[in-house]
Amino acid sequence: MTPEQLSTTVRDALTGLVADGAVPLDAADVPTSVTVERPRQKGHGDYATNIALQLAKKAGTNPRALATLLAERLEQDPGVAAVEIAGPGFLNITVEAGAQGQVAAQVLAAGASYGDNDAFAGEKINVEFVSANPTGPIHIGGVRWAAVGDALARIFTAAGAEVTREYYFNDHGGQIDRFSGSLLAAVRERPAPEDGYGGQYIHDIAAQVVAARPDVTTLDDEAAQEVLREVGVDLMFTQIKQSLHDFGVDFDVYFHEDELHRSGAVERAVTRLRELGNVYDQDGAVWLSTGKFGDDKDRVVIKSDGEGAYLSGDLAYYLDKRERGFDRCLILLGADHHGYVARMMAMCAAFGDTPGTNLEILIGQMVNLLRDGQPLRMSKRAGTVVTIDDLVDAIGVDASRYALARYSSDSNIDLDLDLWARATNDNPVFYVQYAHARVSSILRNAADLGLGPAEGDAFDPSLLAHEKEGDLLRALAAFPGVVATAAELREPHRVARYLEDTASTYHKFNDACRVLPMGDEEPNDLHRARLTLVAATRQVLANGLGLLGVSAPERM
RNA sequence: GCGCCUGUAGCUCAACGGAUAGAGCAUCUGACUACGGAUCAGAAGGUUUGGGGUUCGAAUCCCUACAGGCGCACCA
Repeated sequence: MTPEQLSTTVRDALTGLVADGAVPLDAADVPTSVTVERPRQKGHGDYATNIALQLAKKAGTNPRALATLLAERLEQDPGVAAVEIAGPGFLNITVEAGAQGQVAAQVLAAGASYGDNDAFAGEKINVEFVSANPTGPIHIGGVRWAAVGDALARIFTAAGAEVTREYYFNDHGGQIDRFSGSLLAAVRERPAPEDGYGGQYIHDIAAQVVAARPDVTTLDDEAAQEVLREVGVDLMFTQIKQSLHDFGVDFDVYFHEDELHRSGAVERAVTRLRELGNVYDQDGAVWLSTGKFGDDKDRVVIKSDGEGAYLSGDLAYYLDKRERGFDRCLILLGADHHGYVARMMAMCAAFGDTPGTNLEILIGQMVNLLRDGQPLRMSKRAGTVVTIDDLVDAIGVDASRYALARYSSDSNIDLDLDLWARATNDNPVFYVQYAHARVSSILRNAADLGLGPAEGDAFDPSLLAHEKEGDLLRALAAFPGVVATAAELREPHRVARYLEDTASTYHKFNDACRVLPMGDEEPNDLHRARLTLVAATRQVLANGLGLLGVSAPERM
């Protein structure tokens, strides 16, 4: 019995009461899904629902009276052991051990797909994230979105959506000139331009271009810079993709801004908006009427020099995504870009779309790194930026991804590099991975004894009646709901917190319940039932870590 | 000045309007001749930044003050 199944049971009981006329409610007043949660407090049953509190007023009765009626119905259900009415009208439900134990078998039957749900079934979702400029390596800010965005994409997939991961290369405009100008300076052994990019990577890229195209040293500045631009940007792309790949993140689409300008997509998008009456000419420039869609003011789309403003690429890009059939376009941006949200939403509305549905922008706050308790000061000019590769070198891919995905994106985070590099249990990723390794070890030992999880009729779920077994079963049963909630709220950190909680619940079980036979003891059905529970735990931990893109090691 | 995010235990952070606000670390006290002690049991630690409001019920929603982060281009 999972919380979802119990929720349905409660709803059916409620519907029954309404149908019998025992409660003066319309069938329409019965919520489509009844909230069932795990109470914080021991003694409040296995699950609790506040449905009586929510509906009492509408039903013209008091919560406890409604709860009493519901309790009588619910107790008829074979999976329900007891129902108690508590406090102002909570229903505290205790589930039969057999019904609860069945969860372990459900987990094993579902395997790697346990946790999958249909919260976003049939939806086509485009998730754009990182999208760092190809003028340098991905720095720490971008890495957060690599971890969070990829986890979110995995979570949406588990929730039934068809997901496309997308990276938008801003390879158009002045920054590319500054980038190639910086490369040129490096080749000519001149100091970096005032508005250019510094750092060792500029020299590395420049040297690589020279190796591939020795003629740049003999060409004049203008021609040399053109070669450096073309080859240098390409090398930068390759390096960024490689870093992301090493981080475990591979995009389905790498979209080039430059392509939008060259293909005429920008003109098409502007024409479309003009037809919709949302574009006008003024002072030699072309403006989008973002002001009437909630933005502070109108924005320039085509500059008076005829060049497209940055927004023009976004117009065309958004239109392109919609034309590719994405009903939901999500973009993850850092807080340093949140000023851009209003005009993007206005742009969406200007196309006649629905902001918040067709276009959704998730803003994440900044990341600070600490070493020895001191913040790492970063400067792009000085080239003392912490890159994705630096982070991986310092604490590894698993710790990086986990650390960046474990906090709410709304919070600024301070990552202590010393802590995340540590192999102790104050490091949450090790705590969770350790639980998985420990579980794997028991399953290995069982296999050595010729034992495996009980399956089919050989599995007696009612044997899993110990308090700690119940706790663990309820934790496993909660997983699909956690995944669905993480998808609905776009909050991957819920998966990490869930894993920590489940790992802890497992360790407590492990401490209280012996799984394998001791000494010459004959294996019995309880041993086998517990092995089923342990195997199910391994599966859930592995599935959850998988959603975060973190490995689930069998040994550490 | 305006806008967005944040403010919860000594520290790092949880808690889709629900019951006595939870974890980990740090502190203190216990448990290793059996499945991985990278673990577990227990203690202590809080006016959820302050002040109003909304309701059966507020850390959560609204208003306000304060504090911190980030933004407010015909740059990208």
